[in-house]
Amino acid sequence: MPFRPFENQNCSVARASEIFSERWIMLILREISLGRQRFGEIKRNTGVASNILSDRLALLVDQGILMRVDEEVDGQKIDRYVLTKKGVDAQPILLALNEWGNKYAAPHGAPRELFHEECGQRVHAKTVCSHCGGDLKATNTLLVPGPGANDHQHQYGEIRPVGKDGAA
Amino acid sequence: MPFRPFENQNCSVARASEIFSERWIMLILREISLGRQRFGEIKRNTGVASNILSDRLALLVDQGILMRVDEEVDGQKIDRYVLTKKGVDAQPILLALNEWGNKYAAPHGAPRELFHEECGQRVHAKTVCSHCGGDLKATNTLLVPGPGANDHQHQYGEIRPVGKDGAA
DNA sequence: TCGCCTGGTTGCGTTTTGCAACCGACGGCG
DNA sequence: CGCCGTCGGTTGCAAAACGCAACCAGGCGA
Repeated sequence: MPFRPFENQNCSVARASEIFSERWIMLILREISLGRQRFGEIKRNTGVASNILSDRLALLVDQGILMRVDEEVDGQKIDRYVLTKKGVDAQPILLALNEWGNKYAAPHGAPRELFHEECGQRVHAKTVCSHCGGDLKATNTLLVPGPGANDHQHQYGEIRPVGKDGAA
Repeated sequence: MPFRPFENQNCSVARASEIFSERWIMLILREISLGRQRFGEIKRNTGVASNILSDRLALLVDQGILMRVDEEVDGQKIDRYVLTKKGVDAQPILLALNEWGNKYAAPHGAPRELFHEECGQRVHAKTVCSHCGGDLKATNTLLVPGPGANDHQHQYGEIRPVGKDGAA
């Protein structure tokens, strides 16, 4: 299992990237999120090689993101991989990738769109403030040292994410 | 530039993953988002090797996610890499990774938290419906074929992302 | 018993990675 | 001028990861 940590980085993006920034992981999670949860299905739909798929599923189970469920259906032994809560909580990452891809990498239109049952409409996923519900933009958002910050991060202090012009 | 496409996949997650699911890309974007925009800074803060960094920056510029800006500061020639709009629009991915990492991979507390100036509070990034503002959850959301769907996707029809129990 | 499907494992050649060393352009200093 | 440091890389090479193809075991139906 090639779980390669980013050493010496006290950073949640790095921690999450150790898992999610691997070539096949998000495609595997996409399949499972879409209900295609069996080894063969995932293999067919993603095109990943069996050895790699085997390896990645083991990694995701090991990390508590998936659970393996062995079932008996019509006398057939079936293995399914389902999301745990930790896996479900990764869906914002999937949605963010999907939104970006629909916007910038789908010249012939979105392959898949989000449909919100409460609205009854095709919608977009938006990233907002959990407190006031306002849009989170680079211009109104800071990253501040949290309870787990190290000395260097405390010293560096508040950081304003920067936008297009590189200045604010 | 090792940009390895996922062939035969009409999927925005796949398209986005071709770029963002690479070991160093998100860390590089993190640095640039945080205002550390020079080659040496990024190298120091991420620990990436020069050849890889050089390669990835070229890829990101090539993809229109970064712009290279050559400046003269105090008679010093300085190269900075700044986000384009396409790059700024990738910030939800970064925020989603940060949220997940803070929740599941920060046993000693969040290294960095989000501060929303309009609230004056430490907040979380939440993924919501662009139309009604309601939470987007696996249980109230469908993925439906969009204008760019292929025959197979049209045939497959609506898909309900599944949650923890794998059933709904 | 002979396939066939499922869910993998094994071998092996190719590609990518990461470390380290080197490099040219530029500036400052003596 | 000669030396040193910084910036932004390039080059070489060994090790690791990848991907294809072949194989395999267990269960089922015919």
